[in-house]
Formats: sequence, C-alpha cells, structure tokens
Amino acid sequence: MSDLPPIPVTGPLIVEETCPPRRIHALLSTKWTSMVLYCLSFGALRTGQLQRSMPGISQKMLTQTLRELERDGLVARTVFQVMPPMVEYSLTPLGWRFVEPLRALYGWADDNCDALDELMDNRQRAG
Amino acid sequence: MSDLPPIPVTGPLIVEETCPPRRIHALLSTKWTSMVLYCLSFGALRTGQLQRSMPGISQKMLTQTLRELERDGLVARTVFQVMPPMVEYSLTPLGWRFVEPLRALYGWADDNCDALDELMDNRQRAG
DNA sequence: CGGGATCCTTCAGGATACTG
DNA sequence: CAGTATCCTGAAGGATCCCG
Repeated sequence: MSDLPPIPVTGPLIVEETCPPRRIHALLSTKWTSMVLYCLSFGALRTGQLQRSMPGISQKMLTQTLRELERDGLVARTVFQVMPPMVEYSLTPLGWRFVEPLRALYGWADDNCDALDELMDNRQRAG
Repeated sequence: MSDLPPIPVTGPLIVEETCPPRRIHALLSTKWTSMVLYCLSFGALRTGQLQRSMPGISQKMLTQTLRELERDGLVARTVFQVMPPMVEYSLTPLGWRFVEPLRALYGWADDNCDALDELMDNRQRAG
C-alpha cells in the first residue's frame, strides 16, 4: 500500500504489442486460465474437484482450458489406470512460476475489497 | 522469486462467482482496461497520446474503455476549452489504488520474459 | 468419471464514415 | 483533435449428447 507516485518519463510510454505486459495480459485475460492455475496452486486436483472449485465453469471450458495449459507446459496431467477413470492435474515447475504474480494479484483483491466495492458502487450510480 | 510451496487446505478451495479474485479478473480481463490504467500511471495523457501509447487500439475502443473507467471512478476526464479540442485523462485516487497490483503484475512479466518465452516455445512445439 | 464432438448464441471489439 | 454512430464478424464460451 505504498504511495506509487507518477514516474516521470522523458518520452511517451509505448506499450508494444509484444511487450511482456501485453503477453501476460493475453494469457490471463481468458475467462478461466488464471482461476485454474490459482486453484491448482493449492494442490493437485481431479477434474470433478476442479470443476466444483470454480462454480459456473462448464465441463467443456474446463477441459479446453486444461488442454491449453497442458500444451503451454503449465499444467501436468496424470492418468490413473483405474475404473472408473481418475485423472489428476497439477502445476509444472513452469506453471509454479506464474503462481507468484497471480497470488499477488488475488491477494491484493482480498485485502482491498473496499476498493472493488467502491468501484461497483460508482458503476451502479452511473446506471 | 520465492518457493511458494503448496498451501495445505482442509477442505477444497472454492472460488465463488463474487469473490475478490473473480471480481478483479472480470475488471482486468477486458482487452484494454488494464493497459489504459497502466499507461496513465506514468502520467496524465491526452487522447491522442494515449492511443499512440497502445499500438493496435482503435479509436472506438479507446473512447469506450475511457468512458467505462470514468463511470467506475478510476479515471478523471479534464476538458480544456480551446481550439482545437484538448482533453486530458488522469487517474483518480481510487484508480491509483489499482495501479499497485498492476505494476506488480507487469513488473513480474518484465522480469520473467524467459518464462513467457518458454511458454510460447511449448505452444509452438505443440502446433 | 473424464472427455470428445456439435451446435448455437452472444458480444467484444474492429472498420468506417461523419460531426464540431 | 476528440468523439459519436453504424455496421459487421470472429471467436469465446455455453448447452447438449454421446462414448469408454
């Protein structure tokens, strides 16, 4: 909760299409990616558990998100050869690296509900 | 870059629809909102400057995003009665509060390009 | 239980043209 | 320069059904 004074810049700041901020935003702006990573940061989870952890996610979007995270090397998929089927998802070392900024962001949100409330109040009042 | 060991939980973690993490995600998941806030955190900017700061943004989306941020009370709009028109956008005190987690996130991205690169490499290899 | 395949809806967001 | 108004489409994402 520091003061964060404006940083004086000599020239205008340019946020290029491929700069790190834009890239991390592209990754996290999809609806469920960050939530899945966040949930898995509390421990490996089975598909059903994961779905129940995120009320509102459809079965299709859950699988799709997991497939993408798997492809990106952030999540590992472990299949247990039993009946009925049992699959477990966990973070890879690379995946763990992305947890740090996520926890920071969501931790901030938890600690600053009042800011979020204020925002919603303003939105209400405006229509 | 700490270790971030998994946090043991007694019951399953549930990320409710209205919990702070989901709310901050909803705000930042729109395409330009976070970038506008980020840019304005380096100083007040005029419309044209702002547009040039974010290559790729259309004039329509810029205005739309600014209107929403204004409505939410995160951005202030100052009109100077001159010809040609001159309008300046800046962060409100509430807006400044959201800059902290944003700078943290984007700062992390800047410091961890290699993680982002690794992710993209994995994605390429997978097709 | 996990998940593939389809179909369908929505709407974010881009392109364009016009006003003051 | 700043902003509004249309038009339009691509793609995200939800519902559903079926399979091992």
